[in-house]
This record gives sequence, C-alpha cells and structure tokens, in this order.
Amino acid sequence: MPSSQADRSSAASEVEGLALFAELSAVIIAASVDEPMVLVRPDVPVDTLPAGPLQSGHRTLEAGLRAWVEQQTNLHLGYVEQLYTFGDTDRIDMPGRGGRSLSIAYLALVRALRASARSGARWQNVYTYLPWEDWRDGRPAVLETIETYLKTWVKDSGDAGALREKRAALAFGLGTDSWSDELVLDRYELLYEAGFVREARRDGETTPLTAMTDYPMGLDHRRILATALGRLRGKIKYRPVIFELMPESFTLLDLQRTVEGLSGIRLHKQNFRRLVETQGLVEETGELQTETGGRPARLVRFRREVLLERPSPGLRLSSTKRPPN
Amino acid sequence: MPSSQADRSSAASEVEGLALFAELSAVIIAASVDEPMVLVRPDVPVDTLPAGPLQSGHRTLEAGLRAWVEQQTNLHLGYVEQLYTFGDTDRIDMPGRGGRSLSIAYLALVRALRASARSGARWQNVYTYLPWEDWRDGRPAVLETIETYLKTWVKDSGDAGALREKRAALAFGLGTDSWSDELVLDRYELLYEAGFVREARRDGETTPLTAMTDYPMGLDHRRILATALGRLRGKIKYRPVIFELMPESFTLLDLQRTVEGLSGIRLHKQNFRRLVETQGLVEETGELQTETGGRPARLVRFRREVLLERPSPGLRLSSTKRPPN
DNA sequence: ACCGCTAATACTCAAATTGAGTATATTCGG
DNA sequence: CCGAATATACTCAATTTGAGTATTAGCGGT
Repeated sequence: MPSSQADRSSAASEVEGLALFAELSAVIIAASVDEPMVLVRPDVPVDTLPAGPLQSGHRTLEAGLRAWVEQQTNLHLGYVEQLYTFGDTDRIDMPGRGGRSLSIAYLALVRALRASARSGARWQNVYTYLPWEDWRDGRPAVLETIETYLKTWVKDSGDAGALREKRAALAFGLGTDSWSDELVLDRYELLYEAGFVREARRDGETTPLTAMTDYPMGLDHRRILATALGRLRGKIKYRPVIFELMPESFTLLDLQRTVEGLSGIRLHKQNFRRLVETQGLVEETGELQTETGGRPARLVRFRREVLLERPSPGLRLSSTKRPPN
Repeated sequence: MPSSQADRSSAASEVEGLALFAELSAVIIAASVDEPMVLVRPDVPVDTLPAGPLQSGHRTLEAGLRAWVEQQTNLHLGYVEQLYTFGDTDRIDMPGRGGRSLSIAYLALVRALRASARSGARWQNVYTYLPWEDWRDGRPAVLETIETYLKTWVKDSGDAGALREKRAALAFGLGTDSWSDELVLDRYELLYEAGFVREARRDGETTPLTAMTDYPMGLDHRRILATALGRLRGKIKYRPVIFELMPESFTLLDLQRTVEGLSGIRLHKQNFRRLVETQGLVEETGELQTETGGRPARLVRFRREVLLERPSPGLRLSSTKRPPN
C-alpha cells in the first residue's frame, strides 16, 4: 500500500535520526498459596523487573519478551498479556543516554516458584512494594502514615485541594469504610504525585515510606507492578486467569486463598464455593487432600472446557467484613 | 541508578543499530445519535487511521498523539486512553523500509463530528469496516457468508478442526442464539486467521468479503479498530465513558441509542432508564426536548460528580430479544 | 375542545442472584 | 469415643434483574 505511506514517510524522516530504544519488561506473577509473588532481579540499590531490549530477531513483541525472560531467569512463561507501553521522557529515559526509551510491559502468570539462579532473579512478595494493598488482616498499618501524609498534601495545594481530597478519598476509601481492590494504579499515581514513594523524588530526599523499610524499584517499575496488580485483580473477576497460577490439582480453599492473596481482601467462604461450582470452573479429581487439620478436602482441577463454553467465566468476588471463614 | 543498567546496556548495544520506528495511531470515535463513527484518512486504495511517528519533542506518548491528531485533523481530543502496542514484524513492518516498526494505538472519544478538512479526514461508520458487529436490526446478513466460510475453514484443517470449530462457535455464537458484544477482537482474529478479510491475503487474492463491498483499511488498522471497539464496549459497562460522546444535554433515549450504537445490540428501554437513574449518572437540566413525536422528553446532563463518588459507575447493559422499545 | 397518535415516564412482579448465616459431615489426635 | 478443626450442605431474606403493563403529555388534525 505505497500511496498511503506518502505523507507518513516524510513525517518519519524528520525523526529518522531519533534513536529509539524499546525495552520489553515483564511482571511475572506466581502464587504460593498465601502470598502473591513477583519475580525481580536484585540490583543495587533497587530491584528491577526482568527486561531486555526489543531485537530485530524478535518476530513478535511477545516472543521477544519470552526470549528475554527465558534467557534471564530460565523460566518458561505460559500465560502472557500485554499491559501497557510507557514512554514519558521524564520517567523512562535514562539520564546520559541519548535518544528515547519506550517500555513495553507485559503481565505473565506462572505456576511454580522455580526461580532460576541465572542472573540471580528471585521471588518477592508483591506487597513488599505495595504494602498498602493488602487488607487481608484488616487495614494495613501504613495507611495511617499515608492518610496523614495525603492530608498535608491536600492542604498544601490551594485551589486544587478540593479535587485532590476527593481523589484521595475515593482511591483510599477515606471517610467511607469501603476499599476498591482494583484501584491499585490510582492509588500509586496519587502517592507518586504526592511525593510519597521514593521514585517520585529527584534528589535523594527521604519520604515517609523510606523510613518504613521501603523496597524501592528501579525506573518506573513500581508503577508497572501497580498496573499489573490492578489489571490482574480486575481480570480474575471475569476471566478464569487465576487457574494459571494454580497447580494441576488443588482444594477449593487453596483456590480461595490464592484469590484472596491477589485481591488483598478476605472472601466469604461458602459463597466463594457456590460461585466456583455454579460457574462450572472446576471438576473433581476424585482424590482427597487429608492434611487439612479437619475433614479432608476434595481435590479439584480446572475445567479447561469452560474457556470454550462461556465467554466470561470469572470469579465475581463477594467480600466479607469479618473473617469468620 | 547506574549499576542496574549494567547488563542491559550491553544487551542494548547489540541492537543499537536496529532502526526503530514508533507510530502513534488513534482510533477516534464520535457518535451521531444512531451510528458510531470513526475518523479516517481516505488514502488510496485503503482508509487509514490518523497517525504519526513518535518524535523527540513529545514529552509523553499521549501528548505526541494529541499533537499529531490536532495537526492532521484540526481536532482537539478530550478523553484518550492507550489501547495496545502492535509490533509483529509480518503485520506492521512496511516492505522496503529497513528496521522495525511499532504501532502504539490509542482510543479517543470526542463529542462532535467536526471533521476537519485539513488532510481530508472524514467520519466513517464503524460498521463499514466491521459489518458483522451490528446486531441492532437482527442478525447481520454478512454472517451467513461468514458462517459458511468458517465451516469450510474448519473442515480444511484436520486435527485442529475441533478447536477451530469451538472457537468459531464461541466467538460468533454459532449454534447458540447468544452474541457477546465484547468479543470483537476474537472475531476479527478468527476472520483474519481464516483469510476472510482482505488484509489477511498477501497477494491480491479476493475473499468473500471483497465481493461484498468491503472497505479495507491499511496495515493493521482494521485490527486496531476491532481492538478499540471491543475495549469500548467493555468499558461502557463499568465506567461512564459514554458521556464523553454525548453533548452537554441530551435525553435518556439519545443516551440509549448511543449505547446501542456502540454495543451493536438493542436494550430494554425501561430497564435502561432505571439503571441510569439508580446509578445517579445524570441530573435534569429542567428543560424539555419537544421534537420527540410524542410526549416531550426531559433533557438531562451527565453528573460529573459520580466520578468522584463511586469507583465504577458504568452501564451494565441488559439486552432484549425483540425490539419493542 | 377533543381524538388519536406517539413517545416518555411510572409502576408491577416473578425469577435469579447475592450476602450472610446455620447445620451437618469427616478427619485426627488424644 | 471425645473434642477440635475443617469441609461441605443447606437456608433465607434482601437485592437486583428481566420483562412487562399502565399512565401521562404534547402534537396535528378536525
């Protein structure tokens, strides 16, 4: 389609000299029964996500990502989905490097925690980096600090104050007793804007979080992680992606704990099972898991057929206030 | 964070010579009351989406996109969201051009249909390019052809046949009488794989669609459009994005028709209003619209405050079988 | 002034889904 | 054989849906 390229080519030539650099980065999530884990490469002074530059040999972006991850961590990825492409000059570009960087981020889900020694990648609890997101044992303590901090931020902002206040109230459920598990990115963005997270500071200035054993991440990586967690929390509600994290067979409680870990909230046990069963998401293996401490649990497996039956068989979560499970 | 860059830099240098070219492209949607429209540039022999290369002057990707669109179409964008980054070598790269192309696609929603003459962009009905997606007047006729075509494709595929059959059945609701409005991309991908759409053919080979006044789009643009439509159809169900397309004041039926246009299905009128009202999405302006043909309709406006009240006030659509609205 | 057309708006009702429990069944370790 | 601990089953009221029917208000004629 040559003629359609006419004006584009000329426009392109204006920037033909622009050195463009595209990085493929991966948020790789796995789940021990109780904690969601992310694979990181411990660099000094910060942790970074597995990543590598797009190369001409990569037929597709996803293939390129898989290749890098396999090379860096010796891990073969199953489920992969594109997350977002980051490209703000002030947050992505490395100082000293000419040209322009793009970061194409992917979310990957894997079953086991076979972290590989090659390059020393290791699994870290997701909530290490986003400690305010875990409400399974009640309101996280950091939120006290955050709330105080945000209040100052709202006060110090004159006219914009009213809007900031509402945004903060909505994202963090201030005032109300409600918490939206999916607003991960909104919360991160607020904390970034407010200068609460370390990467929002140009200088080495400390922030309240620094004092609280903050685990910083390189470049935009905490933002990418927040994007991934928010997306995943949303997706488990209408697609059976959670099973990408489960072993071949598991108990319904294992499943519930995994979902709770990712969502950061507790669920109503009886209703959770009802949901899983009526949706036909699992089938019995016939075996029992006896190390439960009580009555043995049936082992089940994911019914892959549902993928070809209904279009959106997810797990609409019904949360519970008290945890009397 | 210099040390964290160590191995990355070396990897990068392997491809420092790779000429990377990033294009920002926009699916700009507007809505006349009855039809969803997309802004295209009529190139010969195909239509293309507004697009331009990422330049060093662009502080953010979104800013770059806005700049290109303003320059090419004289249109100022309001709501903009990133859609997807395409980069498969065989679908994106332009023959004859060395190096590698990325296409970072955005979805934009605008209120009016002020197409601009600059560069001759014009509004086209979205269903011109995806005619099988519009079920408002019953099952679209093209689906007969598609069904026949897909059956042959399934037959000609040996072992993979069973899977293909199920995929097709799920995406197009074959066998059942159900239709999932959000599976736009799945359907497009199937038609692409099956060689039904023109752009799937390397040579000038015709396809059944060619014969049926197909309006082809350049490069990957029909795929991008499908991505956009699917995303939008999903999003109106849990975010009040539809109001980005509505004028300042409108009637509830206007709103319903607009939603129907985008979703491609008919809705139950009474329940639609109930939903809009109980969600508190609109407020009365006090005025009436008298050119209705019957009882005058109240004019309402979007209650922007909801954005700061509830986290996901969308329009869960309840479809209807017959259109006795 | 009133009729009938048309569409807006109001109200109804059964079915399905949800939220929150209580009740019963099975193991295990003494 | 008891009690602790869990799994699994069943219940029930409150909402939320899906699908209608009923009523209201202008308009264009006569």
